[in-house]
Order: sequence, then C-alpha cells, then structure tokens
Amino acid sequence: MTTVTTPRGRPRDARVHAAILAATTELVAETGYAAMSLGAVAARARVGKDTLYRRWSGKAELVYEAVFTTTDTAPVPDTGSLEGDLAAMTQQLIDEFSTPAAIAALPGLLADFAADPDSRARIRSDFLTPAKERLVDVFERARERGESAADVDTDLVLDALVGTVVFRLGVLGDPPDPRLARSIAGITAKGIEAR
Amino acid sequence: MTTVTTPRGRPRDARVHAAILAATTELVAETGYAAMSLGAVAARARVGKDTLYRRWSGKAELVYEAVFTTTDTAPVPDTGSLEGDLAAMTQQLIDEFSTPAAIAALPGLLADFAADPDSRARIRSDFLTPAKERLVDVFERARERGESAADVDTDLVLDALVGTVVFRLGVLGDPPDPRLARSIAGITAKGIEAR
Amino acid sequence: MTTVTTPRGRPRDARVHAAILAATTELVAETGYAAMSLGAVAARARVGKDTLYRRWSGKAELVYEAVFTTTDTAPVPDTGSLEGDLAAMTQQLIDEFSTPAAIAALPGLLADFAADPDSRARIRSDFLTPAKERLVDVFERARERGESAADVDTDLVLDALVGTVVFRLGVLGDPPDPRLARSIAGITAKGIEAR
Amino acid sequence: MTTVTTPRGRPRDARVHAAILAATTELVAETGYAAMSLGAVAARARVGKDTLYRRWSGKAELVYEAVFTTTDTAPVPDTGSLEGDLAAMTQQLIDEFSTPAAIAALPGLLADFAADPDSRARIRSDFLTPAKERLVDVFERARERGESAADVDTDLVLDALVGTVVFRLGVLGDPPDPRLARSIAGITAKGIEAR
DNA sequence: ACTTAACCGAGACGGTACGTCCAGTCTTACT
DNA sequence: AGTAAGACTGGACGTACCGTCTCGGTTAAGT
Repeated sequence: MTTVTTPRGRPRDARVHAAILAATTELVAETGYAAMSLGAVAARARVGKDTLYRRWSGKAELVYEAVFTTTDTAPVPDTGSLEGDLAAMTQQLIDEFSTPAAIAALPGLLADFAADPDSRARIRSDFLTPAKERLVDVFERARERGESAADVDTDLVLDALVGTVVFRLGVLGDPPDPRLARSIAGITAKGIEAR
Repeated sequence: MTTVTTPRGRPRDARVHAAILAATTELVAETGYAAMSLGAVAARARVGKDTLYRRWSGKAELVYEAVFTTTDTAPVPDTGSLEGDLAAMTQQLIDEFSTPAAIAALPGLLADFAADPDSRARIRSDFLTPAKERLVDVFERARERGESAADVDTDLVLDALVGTVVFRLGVLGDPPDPRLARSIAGITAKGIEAR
Repeated sequence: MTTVTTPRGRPRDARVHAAILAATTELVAETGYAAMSLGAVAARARVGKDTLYRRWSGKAELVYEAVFTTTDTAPVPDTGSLEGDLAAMTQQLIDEFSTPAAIAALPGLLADFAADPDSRARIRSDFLTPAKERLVDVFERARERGESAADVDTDLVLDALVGTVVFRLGVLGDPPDPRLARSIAGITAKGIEAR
Repeated sequence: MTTVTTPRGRPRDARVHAAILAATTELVAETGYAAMSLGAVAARARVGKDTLYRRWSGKAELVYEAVFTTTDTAPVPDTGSLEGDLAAMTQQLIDEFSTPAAIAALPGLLADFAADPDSRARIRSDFLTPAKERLVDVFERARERGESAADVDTDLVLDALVGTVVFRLGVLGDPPDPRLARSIAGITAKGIEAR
C-alpha cells in the first residue's frame, strides 16, 4: 500500500514542463547535444534554470525524457513469420531513432549515460526492458510455429538490433534506408532459425 | 609529387609525444572521457598545453591516437569456415575495445566524432575501412568454399559487428564474455549462409 | 481625519510577527547580515515567505525593526554637566549597538539603507531625529548653565557621536570598552565649551 | 632577505589590470556597490571572469583597490596650529571620500569588510595605519608647541574623524560641505587642548 | 661560432557553461 | 483575507575548461 502524501505548496505547472521539453527538442536538433546548454534551454523556454534542475538532474536526464518518450503504443508485431516480426520491430526502432532530435541526441546521450554506473543501469531497465518483453513474445510465437529453438539469447539479439541501428544512424549518420530493417531482420532471423 | 620541405628549427621530441599518449591513456581510464581535461593531460605529461594543440586538434583526436592505435598486425583469420573466421575477427574487435582505456573512451569519443561531419567520415575511412578489407577477404574465401552467395552487404555486417560490440562493452558496460564472439559470429554466419 | 476601514477576512496574527522578529534577530547574529536570507528567516519562524513580504518590504526593513526597536524609554540624562550628559547619551548609544545582533547587522544594514535615497532619508527622520531632540535638550540645559554657546551644530555633534560608535563597534569590531563613552564625551564637551 | 622567484609563464598584462580597475570605478559609480556584478565588470573591461578572480578574491578587494588607492603623496600638514593641521588632514580625508565612486562604494565596501575578521584587520593595518602615523606627527608637533598633553588617544581621534566623515558622506549622502573639515577640526582640537 | 627558426614549459588571456543560491512573486489548499 | 508550502522568473555567484597567446629559454640545422 502506497502512502499518498497530500502535496503541499504550489503544484508544478504542466505547461512549464511541456515548454522545457519542447525547447530541449528544438535546441538539441538545431545545435547538437554537446553544444546545447541548459542555460539556452531555460532561456528558450522562458524559465529559470532552477526550474530545470528541480525536475531533472542534468542534461542527460532532460534530453532523454524530451527525445525518447514514445508512449510505445504500437502493438507487438504479428506478421506470421519470425523474419517479418523482427523486421517490423526493427522498423519501429528506426522510426524512434530517426527524428532530427534523436539523431542529434543519441551519441552524446549514450556517452553521458555510459559514464555513470547508475545511468548505465537505467538504459537496461527503462529503455531495453520494454523492448525485450516484446521480443520475447515474438520468439515465443516463433517457437510455437517451429521456426526457432527454445534457447535464444534474447538479450544478445536485442543488443545487436539496437547497437547496429544506433551505430548506423547516430554515429555514422547514415540516412535511414527503407530497406535497412529488412536486411538486418533477414540475417538475424535466418541465423536464429538455422541453429 | 609531394614537396618535402626540409624541417627547420628544433625538431619535435619523440619522448614528449610518448609521454602525452601515456598520460592520456592513464587519465581517460582513471577519470573517463568527459571528465578528462587536456589541461590535466598536459600537467600529467609535464608538458605545456600548446604542445598538445600543436600535434592534435583536440581531445577526440588525441584520445583516438592514444587508445586506438593497434598496429593491426594480426593476420586475416583463416580457420576454414565462415563462422570460425567471423568469430576470430569479432574476438579481435573485442580485444581492441576491452582495455580499460578503450572502454572508458569509446562512447564519448564516438559522440565527439559523430558531432562533426568530417570526423564522422573519418570513422568510415580510417577505422572501418581496414576492417572491411579483412572482412571482404573472409567473404571471398567463403564464396570460394560455397558457403556464401556473392552479394553479401559487407558494410552492414561490419556495422552490425562493431555496433553490437560497442553497445555491449562501451555503452552497457558489460564485462567481456569469452563466449560473446562465438555467439555473434554464429548467428551472423548462419544468417548469411542460409540466404 | 483618518478613515478607519474595517479589516475584512482573517486578521493578522501578532504571534507570527513576534516569531519572525525573533528568528531574524537570531539568524542575523549567527550568520551575519549579508549571509542571512529571508528564506532562512521564514523557515526558522515556520512561516511562509509571503508573510514576510506582506509586512516588510525587504531584508533591510525587517532587520531594522527586529534589531533597532528600543522603545527608547530611557529619560533624557540630566547629570548636571554637559560632559556627564553627553557621556550618558553616548553610553545609551553604545548599549543599543552592542547586542550581538546589532553588531552583526549594523554595517550591512547601513549599506542597504545608503543605497536607496528614500531609505537614506529614513535614517535621518526615524533614527536620528529622536536622538537629536534629546541632544537639543541637553544643549539647552548646558546653555542655561552657561557651559555652551547658543549656536552649537547639533547635527554635526550627533553625526560625530553615531559615526564614531558605529565605526568602532560595527566596522572595526572592537569590543565595547566601558571607558569609550567618557572618552568621546570628554573631547566633545570640552571642544564645545571652549569655543 | 626575500627570495625572488623568477616568474614563469606569461606575465600578467598591466593594461588588463588598468582596464579592470577603470571599469570597476565606472560601474560602482553608475550602479552602486551592491548592484555592481563582477560579471558586468569583466564584460565592460573586455576580460574573462577568471582574470578578475586570479587577481582579487572578490568584489570587496577589487573595489578597494580601484577606489582607494590614493598614493597618499600629500605631505603631513604643518600649518602652525593643531586646529589647522587637523582641518587639513580632515579635508584630505573628505577629498578622498568625495569622488562619485568612493561615495557609492563606501558603505557596501565597509559592510563586506566588516563581515570578515581578516578583512576587518586589513582596515586597521592597510588603511588606518598610514593615517595614524601622520596624525601622530601632528600631535607631536602640537605637544612641542605646548598645545596638547602627551597622552592623546590617537586611535580614538582617528576613528572619530573617519567615522564622522564616512557617516556623513557615505551613509547619509550629505553633499561635501566646504566648512565641514573646519567644524570637525574645531571641536576636536579645542577638546584636546582643553584637557 | 653564430644565426635562425621551431620547439618547449608555464601560465595569463577572453570566453562559455556549469550547478547553486537567493530575491521577490505567484499559485495551490487550508484555516 | 491570512497562512504555510513551495514553484516560478531572473540573475549573480565562483569554478572549471577551452583553445589561444605571450613570455623566457632550449635545441638543432644551416651558415
């Protein structure tokens, strides 16, 4: 049972929250992650710096919330084949990482997260875990169809999908090729089935 | 024809060069990429800051030379199977990225490179191209053995190998699992062969 | 004729007033004038910051009321000699300025008042005027006794007494010497008489 | 014997020093002591903030050097009478404190110095001591002329002169009356002689 | 031997961002 | 309407780096 303490004092303004996130998304896309200062975000959002630090611990947390808060409403793909499902999931990943803000933010954001053990753990728990659950569903169905053996290393497959997409789009800056998802899924699915 | 201008004045001291690279490797491993300042490197190497900037354009270039200068003497693997060759190459990659300095440097270094179009191009030309040539050799031999079709997307395979390893070791900070190379190579090789 | 508007709503709580003044006196003595924030006063008095600003215009006004509200009940000294009367008045001044809170508050308070023309005028009208009236009485009696000529520059004498005491106790931080009042009064009285 | 260590590195630029002091004097006169920020000084002097903090520990030290660095070349007055000498010295004091920058700076500067024990000691040692030496000379001559007894409390007289002038000009903001020095000196001199 | 030009250590320089703190105002729910 | 709590804008603080510059002094190659 959670003790719900009645909040006291002036409640936080949701419009302020939204204005900050919007300013962050704009600025990171315009100037890049490293060149974006929190002072500039505050100025663009017409907000004091304190208001930023009251809600987020620093640049990384702020950008993470601003850029990667896909409510993830898309259903788990069910195309009837492992390869089709993997391609659909990879495409979802590419779509999420292909916005101008995401492309500009990704490498710097991951670098900042990687520099702190707690944040590193958050990548796994907050970002990868939901995707892994969807991937487990996909493999479960593939196993029922007899396409895949039971003991697939789901973590490795997920890390490979994410790592490949991040490296291509974020680090190398390649334009999002519409065939990319199918290519990746093709190799991966066949590699798993053939074991 | 390159005009070789005879250098005049005092020649650069090779010991200074080495001292800077050593200090860089130490500091990046101790404090991390972002927290490592060039002033600290200069102080540790007992060198003026100008001496750094005379030789490298900034932190990224310096760290790149200090950490990733594997003279790459290892021969192209030839184990007799595509899977074996891929596993050997992946292991070489993991070895290169598993030193304390490399793990600490990788995400921040890639972020800095990714932020500048010229540097981004250098990742392809300086770092990936040598690896790609080795990978082309491997695929060539596999094709001769009949393990693989002609039209393998070498770039994609390479990006996947590098991206996966970087994400695992650099971003997530996972300890280097001795079975990792085989796992990755297994899926990839079978995925390619099964096409 | 003053229009007495009947106050509407909840009347102000006198105990709140007292708690704020007490917290102010404590904090200014503990931390000094500049380091004392109104937020800290509010917290110590268990009061909202608005309650402070509703009653005082800022730090200077609040500290002034908290520290210098000697209801000045002491009678005008009448020792029978100019020197004795001046010594008594100077001692009253020293007593008022010698509390820990007053010593800590004085220089900063005067600086804040001095920075604003209106507040500067208030030093004369609110603080110096009552003292001047008492000093005029003293000189009046001295003149009747034949100790002093009619045209004494009362303002100058008062400014000299206050300025000297403030400089000694507040600025230089000298401990209050019990002979100080007599020394100052001695020179001043003889200087006036000898004209 | 003082060990003169050879200065290493780039020497400090005297023009930078002068530009900062000039900007400080201007700004403190324009905006007042409290409202003058070191950031504004740096901007006006076209200088980085670090350069300020490298030379001065804070606002108080900077303003002190900028405003109160009278090389004090004026000779010790020798008018032939104690009253005349005191009047001359008081006038020197008034002149030093009557510049726009000094008037604006004095109360806030004294408040900041008073808040720190070390700085408080510096008022005595750096500012008052030279004046005291001159005052001792004056009293010495007066004693030789038979105008004054031997045991004058020089510190008290000096504190009274300074305190009175500071209070009048700095705190109350009175315009510098040309008769002020004579009035103060008149009372003080007669008060001393009459003992 | 002497000149010349680049190298070198040290640290000052202009500039930008950091994260914290406070002032003074405003917005809730409660009394 | 007064009140406690605390969010809000705005701005100064003092620190840390960046990348450049300016010193005194060193080290070879070319004269």
